[in-house]
Amino acid sequence: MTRTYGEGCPIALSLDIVGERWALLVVRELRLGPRRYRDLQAALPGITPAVLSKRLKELEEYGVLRRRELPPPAAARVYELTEWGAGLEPVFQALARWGVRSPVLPLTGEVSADSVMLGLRTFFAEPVADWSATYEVTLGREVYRLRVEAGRLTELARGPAAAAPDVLVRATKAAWQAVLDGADPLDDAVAAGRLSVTGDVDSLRRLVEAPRKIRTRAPAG
Amino acid sequence: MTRTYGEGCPIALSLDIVGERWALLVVRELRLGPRRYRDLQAALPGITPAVLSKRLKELEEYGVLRRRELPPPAAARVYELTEWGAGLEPVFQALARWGVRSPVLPLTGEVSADSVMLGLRTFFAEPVADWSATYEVTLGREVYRLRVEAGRLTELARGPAAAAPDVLVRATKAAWQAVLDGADPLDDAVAAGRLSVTGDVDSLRRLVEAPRKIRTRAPAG
DNA sequence: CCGGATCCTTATAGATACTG
DNA sequence: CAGTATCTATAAGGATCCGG
Repeated sequence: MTRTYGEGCPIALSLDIVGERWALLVVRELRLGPRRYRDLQAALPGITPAVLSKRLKELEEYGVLRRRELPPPAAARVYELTEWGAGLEPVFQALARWGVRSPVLPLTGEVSADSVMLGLRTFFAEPVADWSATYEVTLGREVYRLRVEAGRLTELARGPAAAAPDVLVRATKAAWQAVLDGADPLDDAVAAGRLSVTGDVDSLRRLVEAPRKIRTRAPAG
Repeated sequence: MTRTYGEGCPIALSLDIVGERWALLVVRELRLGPRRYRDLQAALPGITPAVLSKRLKELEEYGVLRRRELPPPAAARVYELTEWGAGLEPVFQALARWGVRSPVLPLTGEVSADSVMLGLRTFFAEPVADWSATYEVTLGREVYRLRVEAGRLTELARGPAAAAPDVLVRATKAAWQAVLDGADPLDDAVAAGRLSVTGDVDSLRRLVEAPRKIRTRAPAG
């Protein structure tokens, strides 16, 4: 931390730690679990290896993430958030909820599969209706498992569901995103085969409609 | 926005807008109301005029703040948050609550009077005990008014209380901060004259003790 | 004075190539 | 695979100056 705000304000302190370019996006990529160097590079289009290395080193020093060597046969080096680093979750939620209401800038560009799924957690924070179900969502090669209990999202993780889920979805990332955004009605997407659904479609409907109400846009000015 | 992340993720979008150096601290200084260029410069030690001008221009373009000319006799140019810009409040709360738990970096340096008072709002978000009172706090030349209703902080603004408040406090910024941090017990500070209190000391005690419980530190690692 | 703009220097990020 | 090394482009830091 050569360039520092050096204030006694906790906000300035946070920005000294995660306020540098790319830092918060590196952390974002670790929200759903450990990642390898090249996964991070792939998920952060435009970051250069030198900057990624530097950020990983700094964030490790500050205690936001740690480096861990997986034992053989995996034998990979991964980065994962510390407990304190995982505490940035409310910051991500707040930033996402604010950014989505931007009156001037559009929301265009690529989104990682992780981010699409995390959008669900961000905009579906409060219980909406009382239902419970387990889900497994496959987007390309990425698989996620979800659990809703009493209308509350209690689990969102990478990897397949442990037991047979109530609903099994397979789609492209774009198709899934279109349904979540409300651009593509669920029934249309299923009928046209853009979403392949096995199990209880009503539970899926509840899931994709849950986050909808938050996503409104602020007036300009 | 020359350097942009250009992602479809709302977090990346937010960072394109307020992620540049100094941007969020400029916004922070406007949380309690309009400020002049000069005030911002004074509140942001280390910022250069060129950078401040650039940030103000960008933040105005994005719709985070607006420039306004006060009519005579004030005849000053001030910057104030738009409604959307004020929507960054949850981001500040999340950052402050996270930063204060930093396991490695200490919290040292100067803090503006605004920030000290806003810390009260950040760490006293939920009702703690059931009481109501009005306050007027004078720190050096800065005066603030506060209102607690049913154990909830419902008003925090610059300027004196409209009607006679239940409690009137006068202190230096440092002395007030020491009491809020718990480093200086309220009774000691009052007895020694570091805090000059007029009115109901018990209501003041409730106020300064309300935010205490949040401020714990996370374990390192 | 206030509200900046200008000029020069230094630090950080982007681009590309390369190595243990 | 997981980074370094090198070079260039940009942005921030520091000081000074200018117009209303």
